[in-house]
Amino acid sequence: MHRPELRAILERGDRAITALANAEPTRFHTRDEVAAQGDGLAHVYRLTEGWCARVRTLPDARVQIIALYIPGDLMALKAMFVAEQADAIHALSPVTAVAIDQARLRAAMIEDPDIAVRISFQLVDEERRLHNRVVRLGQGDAAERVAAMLLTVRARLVRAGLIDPKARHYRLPMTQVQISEFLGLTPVHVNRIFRRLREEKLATIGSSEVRFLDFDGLARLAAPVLDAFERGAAH
Amino acid sequence: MHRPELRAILERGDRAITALANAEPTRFHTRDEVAAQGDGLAHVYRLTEGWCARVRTLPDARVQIIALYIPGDLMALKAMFVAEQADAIHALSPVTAVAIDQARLRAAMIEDPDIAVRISFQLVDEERRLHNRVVRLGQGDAAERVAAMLLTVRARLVRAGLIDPKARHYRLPMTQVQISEFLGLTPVHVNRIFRRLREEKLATIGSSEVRFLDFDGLARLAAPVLDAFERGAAH
DNA sequence: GGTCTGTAATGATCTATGTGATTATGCTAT
DNA sequence: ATAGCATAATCACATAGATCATTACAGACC
Repeated sequence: MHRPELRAILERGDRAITALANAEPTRFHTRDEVAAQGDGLAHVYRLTEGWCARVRTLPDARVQIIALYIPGDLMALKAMFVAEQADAIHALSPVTAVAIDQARLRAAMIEDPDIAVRISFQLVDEERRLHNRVVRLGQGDAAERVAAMLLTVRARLVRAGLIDPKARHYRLPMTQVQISEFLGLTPVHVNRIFRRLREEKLATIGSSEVRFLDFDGLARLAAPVLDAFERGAAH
Repeated sequence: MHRPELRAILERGDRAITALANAEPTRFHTRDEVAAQGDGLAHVYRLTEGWCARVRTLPDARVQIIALYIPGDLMALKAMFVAEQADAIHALSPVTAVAIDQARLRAAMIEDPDIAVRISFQLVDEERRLHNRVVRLGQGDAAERVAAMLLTVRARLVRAGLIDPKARHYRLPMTQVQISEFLGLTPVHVNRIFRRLREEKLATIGSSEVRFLDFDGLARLAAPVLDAFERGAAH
């Protein structure tokens, strides 16, 4: 799928970015705020361990989880161009991240093309995921949203080399409430879909563990809202 | 909102990118496909006149408009890193766009930091809009989605210098069906919300023309799903 | 001038998803 | 060991928005 000649550049870019970190990696506990909504963002982060979520809390307390971050991701790149942050970033699990000063990264990007490419790549990849997310929230019903989430999170972990492609299960450190905030559904309804997946022997979700019972069946359920790449890369 | 020292770089980047175009600008008619879903994308486009939409058609014929593009936007930047395209790009009105070879742009990005910054900026800006879109589709009700769309499209046109900030109206070249595809609603329901806006004397939408009657009232309706920047920049 | 075809307007139902409320099931802490 | 609290599982009921069907209108084309 990706233009192949890029891999080497991306790895160099990653190393160069990590080298810019001004201090030791920072650790966060589950539920900590890595960055707060409304903060003037001074830093970009490279997530090295654990999961984070970009969370928007509306004035009337509705909550939407906009995106998930897994190890290897650059977070809050917006800080390079935009002074103010509309969302918070929360740790979903114990997290380790390196902070990089936004101005320093921006300067480095101008001098080191590997960094510029690495950053653009991250942005393009996030954009692809957001496009899919818009499709799912705009057109997908509850079951499609849930199934697509379970599958694409897995695909992402596989691609990042964090889980074995053959494994039929993975750890998802989110409560049902958080999953419902991610999917734009109520926790009750997410629970109903989970029950249905269990009853139809497609997958089980419990104690932060997703387990696939009938991978193809689940993929069939999600198929309408998977993009061509995901449909292929599913197994 | 934006880190101020950027403006000059962005303008230089824009000029440098336009200079890379390998031919005369291409023209498209309303409803033409600038790029087809599933195409291997060879080009990035800079839109100079008219409106385009990024459109995803699902296998069962559901349709989601993922994003809108207005003059000045770079379209299909994904082509630089990803060989295959999951969405089509349609002209919503007569369109003029310059095509830039993706490989050439990628090479130029590595040599000219202004181009790298311009591209990253476009990506970050699109990402911001997509984040808002996820919030609206995930949490906003029909009226909030409609009102937020009317306001943010206007804000975007103002920022691009395409309409007068004081004007109480603008041209929106979309049918109610297309608007419903953008908002993840049915055309019937969009029509109902339009009627409500008319009855409550907030705005009128007809013959491709959006007209604000009570700007603050509309902004109040949309407020929960506007980000801090948009809430401020509304007038 | 009339006939098509796309677009818009609106009413009458239906349904997927939300709301509210209750009970069960763990952890964590004392 | 027990109290307390977050999470999860379900039920009964409410509703926003979808679906189906009809009518009206406007521009394009003959």
